[in-house]
Amino acid sequence: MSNHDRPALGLRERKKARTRSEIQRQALRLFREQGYEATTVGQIAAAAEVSESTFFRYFPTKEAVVLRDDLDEALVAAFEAQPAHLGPLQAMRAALRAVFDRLSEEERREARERAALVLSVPELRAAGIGELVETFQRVSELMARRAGRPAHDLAVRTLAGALLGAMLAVVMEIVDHPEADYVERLDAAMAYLEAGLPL
Amino acid sequence: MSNHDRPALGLRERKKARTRSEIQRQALRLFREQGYEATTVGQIAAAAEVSESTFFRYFPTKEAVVLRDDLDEALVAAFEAQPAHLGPLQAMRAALRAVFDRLSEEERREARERAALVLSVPELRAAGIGELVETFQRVSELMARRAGRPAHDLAVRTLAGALLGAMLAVVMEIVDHPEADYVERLDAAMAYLEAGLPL
DNA sequence: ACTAAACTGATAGACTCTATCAAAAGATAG
DNA sequence: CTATCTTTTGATAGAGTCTATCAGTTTAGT
Repeated sequence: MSNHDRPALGLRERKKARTRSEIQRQALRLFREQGYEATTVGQIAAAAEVSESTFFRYFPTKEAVVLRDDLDEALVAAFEAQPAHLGPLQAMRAALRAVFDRLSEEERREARERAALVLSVPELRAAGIGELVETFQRVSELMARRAGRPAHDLAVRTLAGALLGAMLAVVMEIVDHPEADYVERLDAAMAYLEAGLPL
Repeated sequence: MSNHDRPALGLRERKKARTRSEIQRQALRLFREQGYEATTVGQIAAAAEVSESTFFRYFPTKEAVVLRDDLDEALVAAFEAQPAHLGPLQAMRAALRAVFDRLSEEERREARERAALVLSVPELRAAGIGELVETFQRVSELMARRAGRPAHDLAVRTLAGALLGAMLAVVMEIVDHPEADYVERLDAAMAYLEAGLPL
């Protein structure tokens, strides 16, 4: 999404990237204007000037056109890059800060808009949370390794689950208060976890 | 599900209950034998000897025939019934114990089987977690009231999220270790939360 | 029994998604 | 620039979930 990397893509690759982003752009616009389920894949395809088949070549499902993002991937990478002396929670806190600090203002705005859309449409919410849970599985393993415990350890899983829940809470918070600062809220939630959940 | 309540249902009500449970029974059997997506609604309807239309009158979606249960409802009720002097976490712990202790051996077995099915089918997993999140919203409000804080308080939401994550962890644990004791695991996870998530 | 209400099955249709195949466009070599 | 090879595309057909409607049947209330 940023503009630092252009390793001389061929015409074919560039066209693909443009098509993908055009489909996504038109889809989000239509969703915003007409609502998610009132918009058909056919309409999206027509707006992006491709055939319906092509839509499904770029996005496996209608949901994916909203859900697709690279943040999970980036988060896992950032977590692994943290220095070994940090505990699982501290490492995750640092990783989250690293990932979100890297986003441009524009990217944050779009991420927020998508989050709001996902949370407001039941169908999308289910699928979106589902993706979050898959990330949770991976994070759970990474945390276990860092804590020197087996991957199936109940304590580790509970901790990973708590972390997941905290992130979900922040997402909901952000949707309610769009003007609030991302990173600060996320950090506050993590601090609350580290403090041992004082009620 | 239990057999204590029979307030003289009319013939119509009894027939409806029987049809609903027959559809569900046949559906779960077919899912077990052929897999979830290999089974069509038409097959389920035929096995239960009803029309396809009737299937959709009883269950709004194919997913619902697996996901439907009354545990969330019971949990919310049990939480509210806890004595006021308990903190949010303790109250939830007690509520969980109350709900699960009440289940018969048979009911626990079936709940476990369904959990395994839900977690193993991506489509169901997403929808299942989605339901869990809706419960989370309600629990979040109840916890806020009990803690004397506003419903949108970040700490409360984070706590509720952590709780949700812990429950998810236990569900996964149970699927991996079917022989393990439900209530004991759940209680252990809650204790871990109360202890402040020592890593 | 009689009427009103609830329930059912049949049919038609919209929409998401899969599979296949021939046409179009881009890449590569002479 | 042309010929060839590969990738991408659009068109068509089809399966499967789910909605809407409508006539026919079963149950409830009096």
